[in-house]
Amino acid sequence: MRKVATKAAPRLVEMPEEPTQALRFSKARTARSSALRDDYVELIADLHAAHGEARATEVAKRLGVTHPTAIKSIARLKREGLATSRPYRGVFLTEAGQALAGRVRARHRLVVDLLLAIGVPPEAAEADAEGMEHYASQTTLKAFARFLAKRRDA
Amino acid sequence: MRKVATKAAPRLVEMPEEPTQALRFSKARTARSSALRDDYVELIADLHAAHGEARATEVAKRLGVTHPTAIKSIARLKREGLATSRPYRGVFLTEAGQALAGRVRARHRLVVDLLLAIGVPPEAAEADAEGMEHYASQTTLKAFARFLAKRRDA
DNA sequence: CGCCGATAGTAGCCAAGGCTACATTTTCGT
DNA sequence: ACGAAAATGTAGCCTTGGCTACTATCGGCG
Repeated sequence: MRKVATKAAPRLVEMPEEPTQALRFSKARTARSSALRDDYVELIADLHAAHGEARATEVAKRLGVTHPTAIKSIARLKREGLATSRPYRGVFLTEAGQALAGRVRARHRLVVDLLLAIGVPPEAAEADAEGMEHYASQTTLKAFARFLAKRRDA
Repeated sequence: MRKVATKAAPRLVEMPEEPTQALRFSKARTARSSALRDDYVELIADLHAAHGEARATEVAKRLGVTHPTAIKSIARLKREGLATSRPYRGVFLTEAGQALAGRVRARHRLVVDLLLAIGVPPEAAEADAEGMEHYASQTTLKAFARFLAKRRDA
């Protein structure tokens, strides 16, 4: 199934070695923590593109959380230098925030396109990509792009 | 200001409607909370298969967390009726736990196989699947299976 | 056959990300 | 132009999933 252990008699099933496995899980945990940040940044960028501004309450509604929750998360973005906000005047992305938003959006599109190419129905593709995109490594994204390019040629 | 018009004229970009989008994000959040549970259950099952037992400390090592963290999470599994444990004697899955483990393992394999079929290198496929699998809906998994079946025929 | 190291479990702290309840600004309709 | 409703922001609490530090048990060996 996976990889042969260097040592010691596995009884029934092969398992990855501990360090490898632990690393995978930690990576997944880290991704989990940046996922929210990515979602906020992407959404704020989208709202600016669509409406010319991004209000905390609108962000909250879109994310399906209460507005205090959104405000707290936006405060974290500000701490991290990704956004600024003026009270009662909306939220704005910094340079860094916009750059991140661009990357996130490209990744999202790529994952959705791949799912569609595989034959996932559009509604499910959009919904599932929302979660999956945060875990796709550069390597995987490149493979996705290659696959889609090949598809397009054919 | 926020409502441009009841329905009309997005300025630059189209966005999904609020309820749809909020639903997607909530679903992603829910998936996030079951992800950990799935990881534990799957790992405990694997350890039983490989070594005939699953000790809390071993689980901790594999997941890359400290053992108190693992014990706390295992306590949650017990609360949810997925596992039992006898002090100093290891952790055991209940019927429900084993059923869940089976489903999780099948899903994991399916996602990995799909990534491999797309051309993702094995190491990345394993690692990324660890995160992505938790967000693939039934619909998407079915599409994956169809895609792989078609592949195999050709 | 008892002691001590390794393994298991407990207590208590922290940050993140939810929520509700309350306070403050803005904006809009007379 | 002013007062009330809607929008925004703040405070404080809860749960989860981490951690470290401490306690308790087990089991092997001298």
